[in-house]
Amino acid sequence: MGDPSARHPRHNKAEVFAQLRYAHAREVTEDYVEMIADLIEEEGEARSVALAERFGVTAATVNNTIKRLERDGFVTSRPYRSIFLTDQGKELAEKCRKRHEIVYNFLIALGVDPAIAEFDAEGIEHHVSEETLAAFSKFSGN
Amino acid sequence: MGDPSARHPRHNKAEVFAQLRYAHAREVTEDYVEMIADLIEEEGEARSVALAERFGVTAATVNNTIKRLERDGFVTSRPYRSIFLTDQGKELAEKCRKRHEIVYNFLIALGVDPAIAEFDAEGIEHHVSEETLAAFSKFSGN
DNA sequence: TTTTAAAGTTAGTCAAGGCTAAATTGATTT
DNA sequence: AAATCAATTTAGCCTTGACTAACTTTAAAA
Ligand SMILES: [Mn+2]
Ligand SMILES: [Mn+2]
Ligand SMILES: [Mn+2]
Ligand SMILES: [Mn+2]
Repeated sequence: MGDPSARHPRHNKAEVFAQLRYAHAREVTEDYVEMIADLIEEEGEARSVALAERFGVTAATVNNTIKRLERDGFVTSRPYRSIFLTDQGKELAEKCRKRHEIVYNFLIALGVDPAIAEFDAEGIEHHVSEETLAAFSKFSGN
Repeated sequence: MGDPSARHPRHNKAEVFAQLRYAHAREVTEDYVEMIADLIEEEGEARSVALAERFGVTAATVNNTIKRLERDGFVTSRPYRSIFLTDQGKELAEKCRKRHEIVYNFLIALGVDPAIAEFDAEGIEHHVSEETLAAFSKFSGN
């Protein structure tokens, strides 16, 4: 009866899911650098107590995450002092800030309620490709 | 100098992130029940070897996940046999299938390339509220 | 019917990202 | 200067979701 791929389509979904797993691994990193940049701008410095409050997690969790971000080159920190973004961290934060804004504005332009848009944008932002982001941007009239 | 919340806005982002963490905890479950339903429809049964191939993970990983889904009441399975959805699993699969389709069609309607839309929809689907989904649906003309 | 190959299971390991409880440090009051 | 309080760190625990390697079962071929 010939090639099985003739009977059943190839279904190379595996690559889609591999990319999805990669996106998930980056989500926390992206939200942290973005939040650290916000805190530095709004309050002059990023303290872990503020990160814990805004993310709704414990101080211990923030500590772990900051260590990982430091290991990965996104932040620097010294014990009992505030947290700083590296150049790499600043770059990622800026990229994420713009992307977040585009996604949020797009949802608003679509007619979604601002409170709902705030929730959904926080998740969607990590899963939009450059192409989709451009389409969002175009739709909301830049 | 008065109430600090007068100087700095309240920033109750914590709830947004709590919901985001919840969405993440459900993602694998949602993708599995959806894929199991697809396999049953396309191939008559859902075998773990097919799940492993489509998700691009090992057989051991599928086994772990199926045990969790069983524990949570979404599937039933017996050793060395294929996997079945419970009523609860079927219900979730159907909801996810529809949602996935709406997200995908919406991206296509927006002008996103089908291959890119396939990638992005796989991630975005887990982060769209009912309200946003309705807006997507309306935009693509149901 | 025996042998072999494919599918599935089990055991053990790891990292991420959460938690609590306890210890430590730094900053503010007294 | 000492005491206190808030912030931070550390230690230990848990679940999810990934892996490899080894084993068992089932199905297919010889
Ligand atoms: Mn996600
Ligand atoms: Mn986010
Ligand atoms: Mn998905
Ligand atoms: Mn899906």
